[in-house]
Amino acid sequence: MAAFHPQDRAGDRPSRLALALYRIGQAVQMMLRRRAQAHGLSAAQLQALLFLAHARPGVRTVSGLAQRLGATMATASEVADALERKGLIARAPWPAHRRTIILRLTPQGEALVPTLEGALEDLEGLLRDLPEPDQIALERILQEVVRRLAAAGHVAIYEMCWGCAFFRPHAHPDDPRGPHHCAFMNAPLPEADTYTECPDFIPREVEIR
Amino acid sequence: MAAFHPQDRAGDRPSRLALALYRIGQAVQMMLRRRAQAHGLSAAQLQALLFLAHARPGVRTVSGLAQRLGATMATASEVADALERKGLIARAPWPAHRRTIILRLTPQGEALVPTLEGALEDLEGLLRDLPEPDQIALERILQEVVRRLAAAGHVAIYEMCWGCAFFRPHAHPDDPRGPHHCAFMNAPLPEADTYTECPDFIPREVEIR
DNA sequence: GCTATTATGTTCGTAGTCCTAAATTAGGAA
DNA sequence: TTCCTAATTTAGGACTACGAACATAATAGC
Repeated sequence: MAAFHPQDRAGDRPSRLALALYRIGQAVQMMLRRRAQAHGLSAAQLQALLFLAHARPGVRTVSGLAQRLGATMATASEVADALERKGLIARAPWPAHRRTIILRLTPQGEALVPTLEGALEDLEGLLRDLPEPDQIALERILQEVVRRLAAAGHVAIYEMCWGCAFFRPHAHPDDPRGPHHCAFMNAPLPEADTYTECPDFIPREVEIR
Repeated sequence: MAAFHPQDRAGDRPSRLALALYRIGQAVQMMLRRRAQAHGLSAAQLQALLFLAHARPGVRTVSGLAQRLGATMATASEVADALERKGLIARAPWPAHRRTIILRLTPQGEALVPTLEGALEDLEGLLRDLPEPDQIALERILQEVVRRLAAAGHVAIYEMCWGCAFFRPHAHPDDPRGPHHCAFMNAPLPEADTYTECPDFIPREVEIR
């Protein structure tokens, strides 16, 4: 029962599903590479820029990037080198934790983000053409797959606060540090930060079906 | 409406679907890389070996490999170099078309295939745990997505004859060249070849729903 | 306060990926 | 023959990716 063995998968649905996901993943890779190439970047660099554009401030570090890319810190550091050489990001030590390095986009890097975000627009368009009930079913099932992959450590999820189990909206309406609250970090949250992606995101329980 | 923009996708299902597929693709990449690494290979080399193990004989060439990897022939040639250095494949000119190079697995390469085929077994296992109705729905929808990606040229599908619109089983029961027939190549097919994967595969129409 | 350990990052060497462009070679057509 | 095309290889450049060695900064134990 192996996805890559044609006779195995002929009689085994999970194998066929795995192979379909493999193929889609390959298509996604190619879309990323093409879009990146159009701007003189590699796929890894594209993903790094998107990470820095949207991740919660506290994780915009070399190790945060490594985790997001699914690579070692050595690799992440080298990707940061390449982007720094191109003037798209800048390194700065974090005042509180001086061994930690903060990566931030330069204005030139910032300017690239909107086009890079559209790298998967062909795939989105194709999904948009599916019948709506299929889209709804697909979302439910794929989210479950992603959840299980994340639980097994195969992928890191980054999401916004809204929808996170740790998020307490409007917990401190008058706190100058921010009106919301994160129960994971146990700290107030400014409004702007709630629109960034966080690796500590845990989906809030949703009604079944 | 871009999958990588957190606020965009909050209100747009196709964006969320694209992001979920991106994440699963990333997990697949990591599984391939890990399995490859365990045998001293790269992910590209692993995919090349599986390609040579299962592709229809006529496409086991450098350009066939390039198409399957979604890369240029230059890259495919280099991947073949690496595998040849390791003694896992061998090059030979094709007698009929001597400018074409046939790639074949050596016994050492052959020996690796069974473990490499299991690279996605974690993903398969996780899919196997989904409720069966969800698996069925997922298969139907994902096959549609793959079909549309293939039509747009984003991915190449390789499948066995059985299930292919061009396949005529038992068309020549007594022909020594093979009992079956391929209407695409307009040629008889030996039984063994029908269990290999072919890039000219077109799915036979299936009953709707 | 001092030491051992752990966390964060960088650098280096090696192998491999990936591209473009140029060269090579075989097959076919004029 | 000569020209054209297809299949492949080679060369050069940028990048990815890893482990190992290294440097520091924080933390834990005493």
